[in-house]
Amino acid sequence: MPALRVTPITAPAQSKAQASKSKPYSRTTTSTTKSKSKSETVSQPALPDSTLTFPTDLIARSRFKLPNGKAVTGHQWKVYDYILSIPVGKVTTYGHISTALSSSPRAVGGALRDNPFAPYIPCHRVIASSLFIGGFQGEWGKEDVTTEKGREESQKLAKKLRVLEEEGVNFDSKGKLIGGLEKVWNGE
DNA sequence: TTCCTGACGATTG
DNA sequence: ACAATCGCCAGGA
Repeated sequence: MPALRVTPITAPAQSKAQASKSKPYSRTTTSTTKSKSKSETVSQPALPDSTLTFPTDLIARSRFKLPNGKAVTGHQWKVYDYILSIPVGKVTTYGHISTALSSSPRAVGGALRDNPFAPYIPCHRVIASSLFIGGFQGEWGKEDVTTEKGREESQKLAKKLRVLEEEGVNFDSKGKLIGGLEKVWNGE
């Protein structure tokens, strides 16, 4: 089965300085058309994860079924593949992704909302084009997530903020990205 | 197939 | 700065 086993790894607390050189994450890909099966290394942060596998080739993907029995759509695979290349320590926006994939921001949001491979597929690195924190795990963050009360109401968003903080990406008291475009990855 | 709903974004008043 | 509106398009019922 040419798929990646996403093994649970304890997340090491990363500092801003370390963020850019996180431990390489290895995955193996098997080419069915060519007998050239080889493994490639992808730079990904070590994060705890579900035990779901992330298939990388068409055959495995066509066979893939979620625990609930449903399949992952072509559009979803495209979105997941794309955000997999967002560097640690950076974020990008729904708008950018939709432009890159000739989709729409709302469709991208939908794919991320249903992301079964989180956090291996780093949907937490996607924020709103206004540079506000955006959504996570099905909830849309109010742009005021940092008041004591706001945090309690949005545990999920707080988690997204925490994960990004570990990767060296911070937000101000109103939930807006600190550092502006310096922190935004645009496909290059 | 048609209709409706969204982790969005850009425009407008 | 903010809220209302509309365009977007992928999925699901």
